[in-house]
Amino acid sequence: MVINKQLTQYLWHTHLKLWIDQHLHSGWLLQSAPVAEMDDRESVTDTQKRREILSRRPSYRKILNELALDSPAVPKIDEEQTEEEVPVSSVASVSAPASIYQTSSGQYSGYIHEQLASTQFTATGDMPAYQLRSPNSSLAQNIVMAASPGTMQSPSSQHAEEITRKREVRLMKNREAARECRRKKKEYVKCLENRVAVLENQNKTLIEELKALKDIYCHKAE
DNA sequence: AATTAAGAACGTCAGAACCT
DNA sequence: AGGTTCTGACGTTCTTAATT
Repeated sequence: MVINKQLTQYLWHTHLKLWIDQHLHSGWLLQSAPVAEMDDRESVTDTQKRREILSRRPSYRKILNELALDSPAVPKIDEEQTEEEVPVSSVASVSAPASIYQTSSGQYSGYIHEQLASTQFTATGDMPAYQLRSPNSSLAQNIVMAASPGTMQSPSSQHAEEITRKREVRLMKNREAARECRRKKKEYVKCLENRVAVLENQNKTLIEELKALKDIYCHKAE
């Protein structure tokens, strides 16, 4: 089982490297590098140009799914993956970050829940009420619509209400999507870090091997 | 204890990527 | 082609560790 896990990790890292190499040649990894060097004087057009460059970047979902296609051992991104299930290098020690919702003291931070609580919409007058239940519940479960059925409304106010409701749903979906996107990004970065750790370890081993062979060769030559 | 700076996580917007 | 999803950018809020 341990060997199988290591093999899986190795395949994962190998495919990741192949993908990185491929995209390094195609350009976007290098092109996105100057972004960090921006300063405050940057104009709007610069921002637009930067967006154009960055937009060539494929999604994390696509990257990881492409890898999964090449190697069935690599989990597809659609399959829910917990923090613990993310492949961690067995050779190098890469510290796994604490859970997002956990503080360093080990206590769950109230920050997230307070924010979610503040997102609740109370039913005022004719307005429908939307309520967020829990951070992990599905969207359908998140939305509790409590429109007051008995009230008579003009078509224009109904229309305005519909627009507002659609906007709230869209914002809620996007909020969830952003959260998920950040999670995937963290996962992706972790994979890259693991890859670095594995390569560093391989490099170290090869250097030692070379040194040993040199020693043998020198002794024979004497 | 109060202040501050750095870092993490968030929500929203805009636009690219993807799907049907 | 139009609708949906994903993600970079931006600004805000919160946490934490260091400093006063």
